[in-house]
Amino acid sequence: MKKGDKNTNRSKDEALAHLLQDNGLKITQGRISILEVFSKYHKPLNAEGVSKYLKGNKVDEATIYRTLKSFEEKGILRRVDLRNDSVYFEMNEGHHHHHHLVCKQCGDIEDVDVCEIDRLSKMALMNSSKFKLILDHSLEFFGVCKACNKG
Amino acid sequence: MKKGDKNTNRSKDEALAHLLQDNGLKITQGRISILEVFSKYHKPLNAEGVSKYLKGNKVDEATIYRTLKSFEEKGILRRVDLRNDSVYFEMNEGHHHHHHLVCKQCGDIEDVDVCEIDRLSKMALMNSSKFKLILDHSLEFFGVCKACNKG
DNA sequence: GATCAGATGCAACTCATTTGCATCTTTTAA
DNA sequence: TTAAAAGATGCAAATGAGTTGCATCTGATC
Repeated sequence: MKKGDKNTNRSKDEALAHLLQDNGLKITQGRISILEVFSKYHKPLNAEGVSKYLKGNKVDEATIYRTLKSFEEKGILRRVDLRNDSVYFEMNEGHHHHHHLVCKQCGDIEDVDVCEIDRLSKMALMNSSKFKLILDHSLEFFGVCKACNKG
Repeated sequence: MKKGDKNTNRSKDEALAHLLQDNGLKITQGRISILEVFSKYHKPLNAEGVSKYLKGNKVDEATIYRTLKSFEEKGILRRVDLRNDSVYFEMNEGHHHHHHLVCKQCGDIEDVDVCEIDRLSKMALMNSSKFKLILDHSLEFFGVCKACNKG
């Protein structure tokens, strides 16, 4: 472990604790551990996956499910539709779909809302007879990765 | 029932029968009935929904599940991800590529045509290090329909 | 029409997710 | 600082969508 990791971890946990607090959830070791997993692995996980990565910090299955649900309700996690048979979640970091523009000279970074999803949303609304408000969307692509495509 | 409906229904069923035949599936009353449901209601349905609409033409639950699965495998139905707890399907009418608006409150679903998906797919591929082939995608919008938005 | 692969219904089963409940921990308010 | 209240947890039992084994039936093929 590198020098400073301890402090880094502590401040990370403090941030996670605040996240809970800000959402009116009690700060418990289990919740922190679950948030750490999502924060560490940066990928969609289902309850089983969370459990697997919790390793030493075991949390009861029922608690994991309850936690994922409450995190989703609070907007801490967002549900991801991957055509799987179980429900996956990932950290919901503010803007759902965004990329970055980085300045080569000064290093300044700008977030950009992806792919014209906003415009697509507007188009969808314009085409709709029943809706006038879109809160959210899901856009997932399905294909074959290069590794699998070698065969 | 309007004049001509009988013939219309017969020819419709014949078309559905052909659909089965072309996909190497035996033509059975149950399968025709299930296809009729999808063809009539034009909206994503899960096994329960299909069962409900089958009314007189009851088909065993297990058969419905098996049928939905085989229809998906053959490309007759396509799976739709609506953040529901069960799996929804709709007719996969090649030409008519569309997505959905889903009301988060009442669950009502509206089809929307939103094109430019091809371009988004290309963008996604360009941004990907692991993929060079996208076969499919899902794009669904979640909001509140006008009816629910009155409150 | 006989034969056979495939389709169906039924009942039993699986497995992800949920729930009831007693116990424990965090938060709160004194 | 501490006691009470509110909320979180673990465990075990329950739920419910979806699956499977099996005997029976039906559509396709000859």
